[in-house]
Amino acid sequence: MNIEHFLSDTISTVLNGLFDLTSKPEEITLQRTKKEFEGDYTLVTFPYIKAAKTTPEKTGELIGEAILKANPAITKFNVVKGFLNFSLANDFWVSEFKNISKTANYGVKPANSSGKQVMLEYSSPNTNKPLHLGHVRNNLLGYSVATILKTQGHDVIKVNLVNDRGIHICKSMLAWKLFGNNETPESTGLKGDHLVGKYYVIFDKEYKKQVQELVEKGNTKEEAEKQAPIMLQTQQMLLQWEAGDTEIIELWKKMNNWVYDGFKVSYKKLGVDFDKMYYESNTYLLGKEIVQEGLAKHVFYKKENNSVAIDLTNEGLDEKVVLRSDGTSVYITQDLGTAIERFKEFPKIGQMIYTVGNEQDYHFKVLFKILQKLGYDWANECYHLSYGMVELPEGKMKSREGTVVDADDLMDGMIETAKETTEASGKIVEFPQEEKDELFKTIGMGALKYFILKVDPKKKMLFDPKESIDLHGNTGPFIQYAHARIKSILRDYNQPTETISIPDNLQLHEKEKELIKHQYDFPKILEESADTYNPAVVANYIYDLAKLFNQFYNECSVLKEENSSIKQFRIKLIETTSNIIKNGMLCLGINVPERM
RNA sequence: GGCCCCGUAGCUCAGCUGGAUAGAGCAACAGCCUUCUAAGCUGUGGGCCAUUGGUUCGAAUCCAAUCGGGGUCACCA
Repeated sequence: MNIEHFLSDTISTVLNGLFDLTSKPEEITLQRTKKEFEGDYTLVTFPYIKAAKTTPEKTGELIGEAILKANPAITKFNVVKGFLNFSLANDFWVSEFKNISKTANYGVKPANSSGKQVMLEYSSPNTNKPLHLGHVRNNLLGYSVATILKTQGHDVIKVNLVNDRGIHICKSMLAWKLFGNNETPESTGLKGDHLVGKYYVIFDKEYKKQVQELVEKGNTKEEAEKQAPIMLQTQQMLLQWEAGDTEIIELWKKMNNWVYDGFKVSYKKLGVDFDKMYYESNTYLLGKEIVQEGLAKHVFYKKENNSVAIDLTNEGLDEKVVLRSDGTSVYITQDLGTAIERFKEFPKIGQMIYTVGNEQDYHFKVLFKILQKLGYDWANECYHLSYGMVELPEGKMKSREGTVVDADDLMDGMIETAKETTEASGKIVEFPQEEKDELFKTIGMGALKYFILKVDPKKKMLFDPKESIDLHGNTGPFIQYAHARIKSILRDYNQPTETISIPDNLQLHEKEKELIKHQYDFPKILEESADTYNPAVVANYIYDLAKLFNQFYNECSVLKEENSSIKQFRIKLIETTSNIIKNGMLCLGINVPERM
């Protein structure tokens, strides 16, 4: 039973009867009464004063009286200016709570129950450098949205499209060949992705040096950038790669494998995973037939120089080239091909989500528009999950200039901070070493993940590496701590909670009522979060719940309570609280420890 | 310059399908551990919600303009 529907039905009937209106229940907007006022739900009566032909106060009184008679669940009301606050019977909330507490996995729908299949692409790393903070946001966001969509009963296929070929990969390869002295992850003790990243930086240094030399010899900067020998060699290498040159391919495979070994470790630490991997080396030629198809359909046209393009000026976009004059593909060509390929491979997908930074907003607008024009009706189900950059106090991160926050360093640093703080608290001395290590990881990663996911994805966010992420206040560990506390109480309670039966006529404490009301919102929060692809909705909700619990904890002692039915009720109440906290945190990919 | 996104406490962020006195955390200050975990709780100070106009009974929220910040406008990816 949904309380809001129940109420708006009554209200709409009452309104229509009183003022000769034809309002429908779904048009009634009810809101939770603000904490400072008495009541559970509030109806704003301003919209009805015209029909009532009287003052807002009087209108409120009229509606209030009528509602009191019409719905026995409503016990009293009060009017403040144009706000009609009414209270629901105490046992109404108690019975709602009973439903919440006995619904297994409250708010989470059974797996695959919606029948909708969603493909979600995220991560999409390049194999020429290790992951950095920007990737971390991408990975956490993608994984979290996938999990939240699963709570709505969707069948989610998580995919990763690895950018494993191209000029930037050749840069690392060439630099290693020239200056690498046969270094390997084994010989250096470096993580594979870091080793390859090292040579990407070396390439850039050497390149800049060569450009500088050419400029000093009298070339313009532009000429120098084109003529630098190391750049020419790189381009040559890319051609050899495309021609399938055995030696180059072997080098490419060897170095990519180092990177994959490294990524594997980072992904595991991040707690993300994929159902299917795509590699651009396999997909980069896709899409050329589509261009021919589009030409035949007159969606595309050939330009004088033989390149193929589409005119999107009528859509407020520009002309976009989809095939170069030499017949090779551009970025969007393979994106077209890949999308079509995926829908062929998984005919049941009802939605395709791309988790990609907002610097590509325009690209995806164009991509979806072209798919639409080509007549693929699923183009309307494609969605660009766009997120803002992570900025440092000095501004944007740049891989080549070394102004990046490395993902592995960041994670290790967080775990180390968690370790120091946890050990300093002295609460875990008797924990077995294994549990300690696990706990440091859980807390450190929880702090990092929550820090990133609590902010609205579409907004850019600021990260200051000099100030380590907080462990107090609105943070992951705060929520984890609330959960651990509840678990601790439940352990001390020492009796099975399944058998607890709660009397209907229980008199609720103010904080208990707040907790129930907040719990009641959880399914709606999950839905909203899924609809908007915004994990921050869940994050901020869970924080509020944990905060409420802490206040409750401070005001009402649970185990010391004399009255046994109140005591049992409270046990049950905090148990559901911990379940919701756990479910919510899992949506964010954050684990919650049993004790800390 | 065209288009897109953002501007809320000193800092990091909520609130944005219009509603009551704009909320948290951090930082500062003052309290609370003989009581189920003080990673906690309570209190104080801190705001022309970028600016101006419009719509409305009512605007942080919607619309327009302006100013600031970012992104993007490749036969790069």
